[in-house]
Amino acid sequence: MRTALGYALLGLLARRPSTGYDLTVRMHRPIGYFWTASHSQIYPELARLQSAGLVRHTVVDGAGPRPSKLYEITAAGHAELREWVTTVPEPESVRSATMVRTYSLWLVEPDAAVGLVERLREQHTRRLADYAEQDAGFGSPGVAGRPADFAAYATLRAGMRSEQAALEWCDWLLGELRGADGQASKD
Amino acid sequence: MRTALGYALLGLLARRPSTGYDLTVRMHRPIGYFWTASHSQIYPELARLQSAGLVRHTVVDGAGPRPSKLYEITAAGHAELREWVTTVPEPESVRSATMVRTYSLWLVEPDAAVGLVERLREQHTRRLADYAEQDAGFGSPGVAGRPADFAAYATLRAGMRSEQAALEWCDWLLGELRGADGQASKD
DNA sequence: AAGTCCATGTAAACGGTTACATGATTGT
DNA sequence: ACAATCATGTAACCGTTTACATGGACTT
Repeated sequence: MRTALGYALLGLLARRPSTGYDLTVRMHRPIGYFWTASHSQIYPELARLQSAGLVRHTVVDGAGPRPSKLYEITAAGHAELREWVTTVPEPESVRSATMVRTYSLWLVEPDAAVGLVERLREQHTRRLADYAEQDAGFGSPGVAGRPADFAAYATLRAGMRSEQAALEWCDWLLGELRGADGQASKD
Repeated sequence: MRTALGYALLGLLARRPSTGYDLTVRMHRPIGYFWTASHSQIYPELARLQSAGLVRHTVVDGAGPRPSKLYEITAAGHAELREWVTTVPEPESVRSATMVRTYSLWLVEPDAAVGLVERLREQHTRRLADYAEQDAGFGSPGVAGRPADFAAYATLRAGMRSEQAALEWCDWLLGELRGADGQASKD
């Protein structure tokens, strides 16, 4: 078993062959909206995948100055990716600095707390709008559509659900805080 | 500005003084359900916080063999924590290996995909039940209750919302996959 | 006798981010 | 001239995880 990054790259290459640069572009916007990586991580990982026989490359004369390497997934790569995909993962530990903030939110004035949550709400609204836009572009492919498209769509759905949940939480918390604020200013 | 771990520790010490060991226990179950750390990270961080004047310790004769250090937050620590809490954070980048899996889910048979999502669903159900139990123990303190309790309760609410969202997503995906499975087996 | 709890630390390895390094082509 | 795009790599740093290290008191 290797790292999530390795499987993310295999997942991209399973859709179509790419250069390291192309993979960098594709992974800068999160793959499936839930993983990012930059080129300094991608190039060494491609080398590792290759020495494990999961990808291979052919040198092509691209638009760049140096010859570029077009990577494609091998049969072994396909097999290992397929196997990993259905192994049941350990429950993921969620990390959120925002929740660390929330845990200490009682230390500040309700007004300041409201200000913070309002801005968090804006962030989630913006991201949800961004997702909704891509959703519209997708045209909601059912499982009937191209399988790879449906899989990407499923991750988009997950992103939208989680942003909606975050928005609902912001609204709930704002209601609680504003109630307290109102009471406090009447005291 | 320091790391989230530093603020997490300050957030715990703002509630009550603790030894490093006690903080390790408190942070093994995630603080606010959204951050964990182990002792090997906590002891050095406490030393760093102390050299920055944000915490101080008194040596006490505890139950252990070696003298233990009881840490408490300083006025400066309180001030820095309060300031950090309301600084608006950069939008957090979400990382989820499960979504990397989902992105490549089209490579496996619908049956295998269903099996995976069913087990994911179980994990989320279990975690939600765990949260619900703690929710019952909390007795849902409004903002009227003790402020520190309300803040912890707010993070619990966020955890419950996000688990509910994950469950809904699992159910949606199972519906889609089972529909396709049924079609496929009729082909 | 063995295991758990209290209690504190260090060291090695690993993954991710940021910065350093190079350079040709195309468009403003 | 200047910036952006294509194109590949290395190095330094930082946070997290896992393992190493020690050892007294109490319970089974």
